Amino acid sequence: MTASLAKARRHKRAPPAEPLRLGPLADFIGFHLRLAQEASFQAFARRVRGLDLRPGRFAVLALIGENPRISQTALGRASGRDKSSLTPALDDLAGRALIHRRRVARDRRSYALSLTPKGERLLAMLLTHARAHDRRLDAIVGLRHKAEFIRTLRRIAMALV
Amino acid sequence: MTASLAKARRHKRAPPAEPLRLGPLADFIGFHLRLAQEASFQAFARRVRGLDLRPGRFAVLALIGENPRISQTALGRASGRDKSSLTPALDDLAGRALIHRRRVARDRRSYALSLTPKGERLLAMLLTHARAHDRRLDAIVGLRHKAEFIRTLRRIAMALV
DNA sequence: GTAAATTAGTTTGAATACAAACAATTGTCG
DNA sequence: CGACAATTGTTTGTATTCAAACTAATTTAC
Repeated sequence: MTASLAKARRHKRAPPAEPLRLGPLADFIGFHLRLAQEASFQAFARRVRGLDLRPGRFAVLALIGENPRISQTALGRASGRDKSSLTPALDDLAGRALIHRRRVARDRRSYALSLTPKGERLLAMLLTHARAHDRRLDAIVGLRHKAEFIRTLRRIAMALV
Repeated sequence: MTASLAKARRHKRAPPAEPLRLGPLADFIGFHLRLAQEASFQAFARRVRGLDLRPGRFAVLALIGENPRISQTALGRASGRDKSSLTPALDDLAGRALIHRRRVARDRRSYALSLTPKGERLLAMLLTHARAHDRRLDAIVGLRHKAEFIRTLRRIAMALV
């Protein structure tokens, strides 16, 4: 750690302040929704980097864990993803023995998804990280407003899909 | 429009009600943030389908319009995207004569981005659609809570990046 | 004044997404 | 029963993203 490095780091603080004009975007809910979601997603991705699972798969795993025997279509709706996006994700999860994919006798088109013990263990680990991440979000949103904030987000998701 | 079709449509109403258990996800801000953003994005995408521009490019165009001579790096930060994502997007916009990309004399590494008259016209059209879309969001969020809601989203984006 | 560090933008690679087209299965209705 | 419609999941194509490695230009440090 030389003096030049220390000096360089000291000057590193300059750029963040950006007096950028947002214009009409400043009042658009959709714009800020996108920025906040992207920031939250990236922060969580950095947190679980190195674990055996990427953040996009976390919600899928958690939803299967909460709803054993769920179908892929229902899972897609619950996680806000197209069913065609789930096919490769579930292939991967099944290939790593994190989930079971059983054919349903009454309707042989669909699968009944459930977690394997290995999947449960990984989910438990991910939940620990997810809780820590969300505590950070709680602090930013404020616990007093959290419930109202989530209700508003849910109204948006329900009304627009 | 046969009787069978009418009947089929009548029965189409069943699936939407989904008593799915969210478990721990129910309390995670990040999860609902993702669902709301995805729903908003898709609704806007459907609205501007057929126009000459996809929704991901709209914010880029609007930010350039508000901040002439902006650099690609600053644009990336403002729009929440990595600079490497902007290269192909700006290539496309420049190729369609919607933006100018001029080299800066004082710093020949960077570009000064600005809209062409054609870009301004397209932006104006997109803004009309964006305002209509956001009025829909306003109705869902409630005008009384809109400002507070946006402030919260901005706090998340600022704190986590 | 030159070497080292930093910055702007591009390239490449891997991951992920939606949408439309498709096969297999089930349901509906005459 | 038998044709048509609807649904489940997969395949294919295109678009988009980030991250890391890279080039070129600039700034900093000595």
